[in-house]
Amino acid sequence: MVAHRLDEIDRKILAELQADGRMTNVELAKRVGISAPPCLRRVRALEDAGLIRGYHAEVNARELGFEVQVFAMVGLESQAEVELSAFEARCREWPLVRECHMLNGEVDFMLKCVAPDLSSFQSFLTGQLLTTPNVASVKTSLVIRGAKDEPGVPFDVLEERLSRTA
Amino acid sequence: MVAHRLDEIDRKILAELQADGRMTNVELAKRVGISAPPCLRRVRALEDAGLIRGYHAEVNARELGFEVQVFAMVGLESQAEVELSAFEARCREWPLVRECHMLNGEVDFMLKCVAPDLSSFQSFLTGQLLTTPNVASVKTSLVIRGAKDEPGVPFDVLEERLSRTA
DNA sequence: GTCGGCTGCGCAATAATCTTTCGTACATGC
DNA sequence: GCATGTACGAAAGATTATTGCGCAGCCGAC
Repeated sequence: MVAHRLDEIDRKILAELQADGRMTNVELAKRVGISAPPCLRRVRALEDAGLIRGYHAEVNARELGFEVQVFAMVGLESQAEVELSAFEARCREWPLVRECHMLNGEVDFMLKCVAPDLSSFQSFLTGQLLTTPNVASVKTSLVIRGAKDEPGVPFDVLEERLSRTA
Repeated sequence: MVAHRLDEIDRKILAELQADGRMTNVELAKRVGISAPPCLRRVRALEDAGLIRGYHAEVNARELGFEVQVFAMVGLESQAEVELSAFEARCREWPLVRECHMLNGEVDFMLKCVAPDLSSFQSFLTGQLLTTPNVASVKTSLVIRGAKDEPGVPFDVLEERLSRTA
């Protein structure tokens, strides 16, 4: 990890932009305690270094008509690398699958899916996921309600960790 | 859902801002085919309506020193509402827990966690999660690699769906 | 029909921000 | 001591955000 090459200002920038990605550069500069030009240079550098992958609006899926969220745990027949990659490629094609993570343990993949309603998801499940070659088992769990949803990184933990190292 | 009250321009705006949350308003206006002022008014309206919840920079967790990502499936002793809320509140306190979803089925909660390394996660697991009152069982799965990670909503599905309804 | 009233667009102007340029300060190494 | 590299901050011009205003289209009411 390259976190050591970042000073406190860089980490503050990342934390602020993670919390509010549309913050103006002048506001950001004010918050991290430097003037606008070097602040913008740092942001560009963080983007170029790949530490900032992009910026996204967080939309209200439920209000937009995606009322169903499902975790699907998928087991494959063969775990050969070719098969794993093939399944991942499929997941990237399916719009209802928003996340696909390869896991250790008995389950091979964890999928997070969204759908307009249960029947839409069912038809995806039976018509697409379950009919995919090499898929051995799928266990699904409906999300009843969400209690916390903050993708990203806890910068306070990072700060604490670095201060201990230093 | 209020998606019906949105016209095609609004949905395009949402799709564009989900893909690039820092797009300038003039660029956004150009892409959706209207001039800047009404475009900005629409964005503000979408924000006020809660359809846009916020904007966030997507950071590279691994490069920042969070090399471990874990799904934890938690079962509780009691599923009384008080207990469920209490557990959710705990999850909101724990910085390593980034997501907490209540599920149907045998598992009560699905947690997505990050940690700097395995031992950090282990100490969280044994020192915090497993010692929490009312926690009956925790099954964890390490993320080996990520194949897709696009939180949000597939707007192409939404469009298709609305065109069928209309 | 046509007369308000409503909604939403676009133009124009101003305010704010972004972005580049340039000069300076500080630390490092020779 | 002095060159060198790095990063800051002030200033200025370009771009963008934001507001105010006039206009067109689209209903209901009469």
